[in-house]
Amino acid sequence: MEKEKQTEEIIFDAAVQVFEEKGIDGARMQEIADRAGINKALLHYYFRSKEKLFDAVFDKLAGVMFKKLFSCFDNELPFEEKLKLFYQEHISFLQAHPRLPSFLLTEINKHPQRVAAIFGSERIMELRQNLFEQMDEDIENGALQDIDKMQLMIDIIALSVFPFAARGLIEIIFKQHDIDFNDFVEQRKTALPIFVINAVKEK
Amino acid sequence: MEKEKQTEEIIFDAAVQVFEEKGIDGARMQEIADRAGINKALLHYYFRSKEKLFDAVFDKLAGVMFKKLFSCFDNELPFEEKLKLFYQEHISFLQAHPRLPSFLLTEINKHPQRVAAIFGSERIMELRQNLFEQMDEDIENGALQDIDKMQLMIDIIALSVFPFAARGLIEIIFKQHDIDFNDFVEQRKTALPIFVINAVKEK
DNA sequence: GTCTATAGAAGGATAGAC
DNA sequence: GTCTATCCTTCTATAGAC
Repeated sequence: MEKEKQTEEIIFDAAVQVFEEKGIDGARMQEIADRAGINKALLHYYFRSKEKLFDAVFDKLAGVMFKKLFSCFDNELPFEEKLKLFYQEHISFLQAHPRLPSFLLTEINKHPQRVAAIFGSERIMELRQNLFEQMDEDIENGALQDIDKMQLMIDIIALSVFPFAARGLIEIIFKQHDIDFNDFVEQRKTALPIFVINAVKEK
Repeated sequence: MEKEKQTEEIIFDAAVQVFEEKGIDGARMQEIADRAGINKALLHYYFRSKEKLFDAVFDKLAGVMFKKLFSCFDNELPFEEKLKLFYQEHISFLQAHPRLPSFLLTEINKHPQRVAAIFGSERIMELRQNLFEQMDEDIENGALQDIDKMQLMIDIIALSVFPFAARGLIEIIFKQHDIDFNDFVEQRKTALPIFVINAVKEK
């Protein structure tokens, strides 16, 4: 029914908020119900248990995050341009979903098999392979030093994701220096591609 | 008494393990008691409540982490040497305390005031100021580009800490590529200083 | 200081009316 | 499909014996 779909979505969205903020252990079904404007019984009617509701939320968010991560790299631009586009798009994405990194990094241990499934999916495997092949080309044509591709991939992602994963901490430090978090990450959209390119381009 | 001190330490160490692994919400007093080889009542005898026990653990671990972080930079070496020493020492520290980053990043939101106190402490303020002054010198004497010092500080830390914060996720990906996490971070001790220096040194 | 036993509260889940 | 009322388990915390 129309009504059914709507309620389910409202509940799901409320659950996303609460789980992102509190994690599965800290989240309360009562709070999710309150935020959705319904009662606890209805949560169970739609999702059966807290565990299953969490699973649904986790799968959705993990899928969104990882697809975005790799698709930002999915183009035929030369390495330097690819990097510029990546940080632009990826940091914009993180600005729109600032709690996603710490949520996923915290809860991922409870779902190793689910995450493995995502990374083993056709689409993600393909994107990752594309990325690595393009790096190989860039190494061959001399745009890139002959460095460890996995190390570089982690370096690149660390630089965009870490500030969001550590946001709570960073904001405390920034307050003491009168720095605004949003300004800070906004700057990184253009600063990081330069940083990384200097680090790895062939001299 | 001798006995008293000993028991308190045993409980504390057990609490460190369980809180690091499960977080405050996921941790159970029963599990801490079991791991300490005593019963629940004794936990409350020594620490009064779960909350207070957690506070003690959190303060200790946060102190250890942040003091180590800044003290690794506390020397008069030129920038390049400082970086080499930092990554060597800091990654070794993280290898010895692999769960620390994700524990702190997750729980930090529940203790903003406590964390602010640590970062406002004399010792930490002093270490941080030293670090920034040394960066200024390196910029003046031309060893370093004239870049944003806060940005650079976050870049440097992101590169060492992120792999540990994201360890659960990274190990899943590495399994698909037959890469060993420990080998991976070991390599970073020497690779990261080069990476960062290339990124920021004056041409 | 350490234990057993239990109180008391919280939270996930379900029954049953509408 | 949605609500109220309530069950039942789990967990923190304490009382009281040794």
